[in-house]
Amino acid sequence: MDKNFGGVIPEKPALPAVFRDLEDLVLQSGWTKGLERSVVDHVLGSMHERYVPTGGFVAQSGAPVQDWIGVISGLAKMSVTTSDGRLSTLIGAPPGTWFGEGSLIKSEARRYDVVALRPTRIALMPARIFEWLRETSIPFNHYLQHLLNERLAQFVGLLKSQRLQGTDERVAHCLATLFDSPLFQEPYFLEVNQEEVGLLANVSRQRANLALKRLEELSLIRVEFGGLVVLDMAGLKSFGREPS
DNA sequence: ACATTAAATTCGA
DNA sequence: TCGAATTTAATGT
Repeated sequence: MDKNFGGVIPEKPALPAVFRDLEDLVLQSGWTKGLERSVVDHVLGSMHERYVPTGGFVAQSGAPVQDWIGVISGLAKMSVTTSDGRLSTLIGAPPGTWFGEGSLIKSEARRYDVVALRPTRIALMPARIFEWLRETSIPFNHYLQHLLNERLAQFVGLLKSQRLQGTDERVAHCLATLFDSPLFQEPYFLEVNQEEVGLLANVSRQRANLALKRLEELSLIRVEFGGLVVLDMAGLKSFGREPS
């Protein structure tokens, strides 16, 4: 039974754009730029896809690394657990993220837990194919350099915001770095509850709530039940550092 | 920590 | 299969 509220339709937030399947992800990823179509097809043929339910492991710390991993849809978090404590720092992996190349290059065991925050589909590229691309493709190597550089910048930025900015700024910064993907067009909904935001930004849930409301005041986001809508990603990114 | 509200699930017809 | 009742999860203060 649907009701008509005088033509006023409650607006549904747009869902984030997400990759359709493995092939869609690969074809749209930066590293296929400059690769021969035949090479891409060969690589595609070697890859497979895996579904990970909420709370499931995408990758486990200590496990041998067999694949380079890309996120097709859903959302995962990478967490580093300290040897003794349960204190873990978190990094988000939205669709389009590729990770694990560090351990692949050094051929060591995984150093992070990667856990699905919601039902997630991942793409797996076997280590041998990854190696083969590194050995034979300059464009692929250029992409890896770009990726590593980006990640370094992300870490530096994170460290900076943790050290010399207030809580609201940290929360804004975390949201921006974790969920900034060129695929996402504002406004888009993020299914992340306030407790998780707190974990990501290293603040209590209560404080995260205050920070989110503040960001809502500024029309950068809209707070909803069980998540939030990003209205202005650029604003989130620059929040807390006006002067150049 | 507590009160409130949204959503999900169960239950009875 | 519908909707009211109950339980669970998330929010706001």
